[in-house]
Amino acid sequence: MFAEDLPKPEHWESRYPMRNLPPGAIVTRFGPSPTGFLHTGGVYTANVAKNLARHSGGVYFVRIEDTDQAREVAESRAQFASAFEFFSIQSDEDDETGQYGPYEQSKRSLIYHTYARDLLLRDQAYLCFCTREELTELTEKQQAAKVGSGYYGEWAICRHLSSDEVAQRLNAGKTYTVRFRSQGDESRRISFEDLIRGQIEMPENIHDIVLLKSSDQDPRLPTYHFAHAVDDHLMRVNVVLRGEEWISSVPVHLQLFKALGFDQIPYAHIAPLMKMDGTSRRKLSKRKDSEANVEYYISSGYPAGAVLHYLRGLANSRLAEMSFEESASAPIRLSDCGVAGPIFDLVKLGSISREFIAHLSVDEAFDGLMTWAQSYDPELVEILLADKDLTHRLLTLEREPGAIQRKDLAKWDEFRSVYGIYFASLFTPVMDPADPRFGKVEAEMVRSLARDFADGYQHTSDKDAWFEQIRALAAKHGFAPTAGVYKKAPQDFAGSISDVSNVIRIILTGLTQSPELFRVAQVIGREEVLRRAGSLA
RNA sequence: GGCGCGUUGGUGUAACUGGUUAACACGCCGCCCUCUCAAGGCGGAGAGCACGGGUUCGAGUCCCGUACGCGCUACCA
Repeated sequence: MFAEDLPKPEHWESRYPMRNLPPGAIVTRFGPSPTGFLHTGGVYTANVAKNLARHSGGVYFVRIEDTDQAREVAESRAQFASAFEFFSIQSDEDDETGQYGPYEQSKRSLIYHTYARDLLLRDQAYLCFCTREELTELTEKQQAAKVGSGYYGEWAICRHLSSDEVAQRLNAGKTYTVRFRSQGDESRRISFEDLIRGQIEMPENIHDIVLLKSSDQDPRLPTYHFAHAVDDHLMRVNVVLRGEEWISSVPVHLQLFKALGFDQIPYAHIAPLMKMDGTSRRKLSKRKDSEANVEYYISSGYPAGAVLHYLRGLANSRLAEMSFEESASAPIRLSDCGVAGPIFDLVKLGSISREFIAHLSVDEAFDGLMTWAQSYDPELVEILLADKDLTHRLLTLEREPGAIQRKDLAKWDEFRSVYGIYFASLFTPVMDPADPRFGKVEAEMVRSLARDFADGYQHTSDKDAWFEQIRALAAKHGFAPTAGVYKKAPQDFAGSISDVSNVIRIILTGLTQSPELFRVAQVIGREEVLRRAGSLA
């Protein structure tokens, strides 16, 4: 049933000694299961876990929870690795550097077997030969009888098997699982203190849950519950941070710890990220919401720092009010975590991200953009490098002391649409004076404005002098010199100076909304200004 | 069905162990600035704390019930 040389519990106990850490140091773990992409909620929780360890002088590690061989997705591990790096939630320990590995549950089967055998020997567990069909049948019977479903008490057929009956089935080659023999009594209640929610009280568990899955699989793996008890104990975790969906299982876990002779580990059940759906809220869903997949942020180019800042603020609102630098180094407190799931809002993330990109230095912005583009827009890399000077200039302009922060870039994939106008190769000149973008200004007027603008064009770096040209242009064609003047007597003018500005704007940028024209001209340079104006003149 | 968790303006939160007209940020609206859009400055609307009881001199804050949402009730995690 088990390997001849299967170690005893004492072996593992001494192999994984208590960690030598300063008092108060917190050891946390993040346990993603490789059944698909990494969930945003995972990054959220892992971030809190790592923060707790960091600020207490403790340890944070990642343990891959791959005990469900059937649902495993091959690419998961690779995606996890790159996502962990992107969001700075890499493990402090791994199979090479850590003393508490292996860090993948599928490689720890011997350890689980040790403890399963130990429970079996002490009659705290038993073999169950029920097939899936029999279990389904059992559930149906229980529903018909209107009693709680599950494998427990008198309904737990194999719990009451004699040793002869067990031997007989074993000899017949029947497959089996190892089940926990629950000593629970439904009428008794247990209570525990959750680090986030305080005291929680619940009835004892009576279910004989499965500890080790079916014997027809190799390696034979544990269920989450059993692995949690064994691993978190042996890996010397001292705060179990996990999603609130586990609260209901705490009675099972507490029983397991007791049966195994382990000390209880404090729990912190964190509320899941929610999504506003119409007027109601629901859990951020892998199936319905693209933003539930961390790949979304990476591929569209949100800076990790912005996403992490948002996530931190969701966990502890105190941090949301801080600057990026402050919040990045501030401790997250479990007691400050909300008990209701926070709404994850892309609009809010967008505004944080705009703020974040705007506050980046020129070099940081350039690096961030290039790093993203190398993976997701190689063509843009070429364009940026071909005109590195221009790229640098326009990133600088936005960040010069005294410059006005535009904050119109939330993620790098917006670069083309926001900054594309500055690159000759990305800009399509407007050729038709009757183009709808010119709005109510007549084609003839558009043409003469373009011509006159190009004719006397002075490429000065003095902002007022530069714009004076537009004023002169407006005056020459009968437009009001300021919007205010036009407002007072619209009948006296062909239009407002804003109409003239907009014509020039469209000629220079092709856009109806743009940064101020002076700046556009400065960035693209004299030649390009004339080239663009020339296409219509 | 059972068990558990939750519910403060549109959103996220705050309000020390119950004690003045429930605070802050974002969003929204308006004004100013202004060549457009942003940004920025100024001002404004918006919750009486899911609902109903109770305890108390006094309750988002304690107790009970109801509603609604969410989770668990798998050899998924």
